[in-house]
Amino acid sequence: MKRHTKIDKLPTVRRLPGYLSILQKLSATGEMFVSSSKLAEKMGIIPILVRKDIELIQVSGTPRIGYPIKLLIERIENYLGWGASLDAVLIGAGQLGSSILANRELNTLGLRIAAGFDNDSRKMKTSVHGVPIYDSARLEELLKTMHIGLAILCVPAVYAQNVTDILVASGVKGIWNFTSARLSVPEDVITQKEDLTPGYAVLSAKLTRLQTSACR
Amino acid sequence: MKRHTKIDKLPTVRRLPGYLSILQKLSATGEMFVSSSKLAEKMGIIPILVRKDIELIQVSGTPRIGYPIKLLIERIENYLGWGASLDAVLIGAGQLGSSILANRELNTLGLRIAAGFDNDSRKMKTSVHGVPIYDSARLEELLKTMHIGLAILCVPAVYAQNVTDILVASGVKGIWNFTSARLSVPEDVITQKEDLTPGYAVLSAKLTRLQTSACR
DNA sequence: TAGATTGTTAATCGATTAACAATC
DNA sequence: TAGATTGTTAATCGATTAACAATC
Repeated sequence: MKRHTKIDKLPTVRRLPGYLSILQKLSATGEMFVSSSKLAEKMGIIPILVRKDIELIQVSGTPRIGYPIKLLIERIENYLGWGASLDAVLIGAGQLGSSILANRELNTLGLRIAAGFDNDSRKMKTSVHGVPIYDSARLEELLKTMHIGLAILCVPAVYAQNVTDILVASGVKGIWNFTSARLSVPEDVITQKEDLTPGYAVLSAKLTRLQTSACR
Repeated sequence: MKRHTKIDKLPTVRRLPGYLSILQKLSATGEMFVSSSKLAEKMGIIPILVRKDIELIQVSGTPRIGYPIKLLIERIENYLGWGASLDAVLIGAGQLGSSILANRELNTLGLRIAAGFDNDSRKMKTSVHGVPIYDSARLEELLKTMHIGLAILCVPAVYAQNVTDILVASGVKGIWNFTSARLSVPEDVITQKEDLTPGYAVLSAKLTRLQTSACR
């Protein structure tokens, strides 16, 4: 009875956007086919890993020729549900929220932010990067009129759970969490947490090791 | 002769900031010891994984009592080189750059941004979140006067390699790359790339699976 | 045909999980 | 002493890598 929203090839799925962006560029230059070794080189990985990844999206290639670019693009977009664009709302139009509104790359990946919400009166009724910003107090009311698949959460951590509860009650099934709060949600709601600290930790650890090893 | 800056317990290192933040909160409430099961619960993982992670930072605990919080904090900070704070510069004070300047969390983790650079004349000579912003043209000149361990790269992707070359020539050994460009650097320079698209792909894939599985 | 590239099957590697003895 | 928790050793699991046959 447990609803399993575990994805079973997580590392592969995480690489899909990288492939997609390379493929779109190749396609724009008129290329029709690409080999696993060429994709591998541009991704900074090895060819066999590319072939394994392509297995997931069920595209077959031709020996000596490679894989059909158009089909790879289509299957990746289909796998990720990026064929039709996804309507999203953004909650918290501060510095971080604004930088996401400004991010063109996410747009090209099928993300369309229909509205923003903020409780700073200076931001309300204005439009940031073409997206209208409404009063957070109207969140529940306006969500009812929109068909929203995803909420992007950029509020201060202390409000995160509170806003999440409203989103969940309004039927939002996906929450992209940019706050430091861990959210509790029903099992049929999917959350994805973004956090800079793991990457910063890896960078710091490497830098520390580099310095000490250079000292000998 | 190869200089290896590979970190061998990457998943563990990525979890260290999570532990650190929990431990600092516990320490602030006056707690002296914590068990692996308590840490595990707050991290959303299982206790044995916590004990394995603690192995890396070489803290030993006491049966029935747990691990000494102060020592855990000290060893994590030491492992990551976060004891002394790290001087950084930020290149590109646009929306994204400003949101990093505004991020208090990174400050508490030992990151101190000494200066920002931008070539938008409106931003120069002003101060964003207490950090002075200089003309990008003065990057090379000013880097010579500073002792910089890390550069945070938030410029448009097309300028990324160009700026990187300047940074490398100025002796910067760590680059935190928020652009979509893949950077080429000498082997003694460490880069860490941040990218929202893998997380977005995972979220999208799960949402797509959820919807289709709910339809039956 | 020759040779490059795919695709399959097996091996390796590392991370997570399990089992349980040691310890306070 | 009893029982909770650590720490060690082994098992499992999944991702990556290797080897090589199949194919165009």
